[in-house]
Amino acid sequence: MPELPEVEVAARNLRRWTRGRRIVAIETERRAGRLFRPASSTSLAPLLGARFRGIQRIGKHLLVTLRARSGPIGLWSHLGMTGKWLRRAGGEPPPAGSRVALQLDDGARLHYVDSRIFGRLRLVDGARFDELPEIAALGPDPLARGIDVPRLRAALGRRRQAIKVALLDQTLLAGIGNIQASESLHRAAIDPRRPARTLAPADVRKMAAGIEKSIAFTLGTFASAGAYPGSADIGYVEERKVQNPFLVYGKAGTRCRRCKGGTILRIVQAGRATFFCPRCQR
DNA sequence: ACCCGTGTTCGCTG
DNA sequence: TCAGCGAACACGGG
Repeated sequence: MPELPEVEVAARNLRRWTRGRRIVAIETERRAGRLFRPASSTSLAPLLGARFRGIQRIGKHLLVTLRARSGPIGLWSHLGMTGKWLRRAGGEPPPAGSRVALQLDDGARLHYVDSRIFGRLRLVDGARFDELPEIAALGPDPLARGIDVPRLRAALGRRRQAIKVALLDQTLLAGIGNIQASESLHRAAIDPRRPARTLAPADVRKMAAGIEKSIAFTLGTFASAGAYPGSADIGYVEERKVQNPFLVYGKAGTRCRRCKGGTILRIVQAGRATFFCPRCQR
C-alpha cells in the first residue's frame, strides 16, 4: 500500500533492521530482472559485502546508502503498487512472492516482495542519488518539513487541471498518492474537481493542513506498534486485515462523517478513483 | 468470469 | 509545444 506513510514505515523498518549490518549473500527470483527496467544493470552483486550506512526517504522513494570495499554505493527502491520490504529471521521460510533477498550478517534476510512487479530497484554509483533525474524532479516532501504554502500556491499557478489530479503530480509535492489525495481534500472541505488555479490562498492553506493531517493520521494508524497486538514489528495494514481506516477512500455510498448529511461519492478522474462528499466539499 | 487496484511511463491527440 | 488522457505493465482479491 505504498504512498508516503507506508514508505515512511518501510524506511523506519529498514533503519532498524540494517543498522550496522553487512550483506553476506543475495538471492534473486527469476523475474527480478523486471525490477531494473529500463536500466541495464540487472545484478545486485556489487552489494555483496557492503555495509549499511543509512536509509533516506523522499516522497515514495527509498534511498539506501551502503559502503562497499570500493566505496559508497546506493540502492534506490520504489515500491510501485504492491512492493514491500519484509524481514525474516534465520531459519524462517521466505514470504510468498519474494523477488530479492538480502542476507545479513545477523542471519536475517530482508525480502523485497512485489507481486505485480511495478516497483523498481536500481544501484546508484557512489550513492549520488541527487544525480538521478527521477529524484531531482521531485517536489518537496510534505513530511520532511511543513508544507510551504506560498510555494505550493505558486506551483499550482495557472493549472486548469482538477486539484485532485494535480496532487498526484510528484513534482508538486512528493509522496501523495490516490488515497492521500482524496483524504486530504476531504479534510480541507475542497471539491476535488475544482481546477487547481481556482484555489484561493485560504484554500491552499486549508489543503496543506489537510495533507499534513491525513499523512500524520495514516502514519499513526500504520506505524504505531500498539495498533497491531501480537507483533513487535511495524506492520502493513493489509497484512493485519485492519478495516478501512479512511474518511472517504473506499467509502462510496456511506454517510459523510464530516457533515453527517452527504453521501460519499466515487468518481473517476484521469482514470483513477476519487472519493469525496459533494455536500461539504466545495 | 469480470472488475478493480496504494504507481508510473509512454504514446497519441487536440 | 504541451497539457491531458488512455493504455500498458502484471497479478491477486472481491
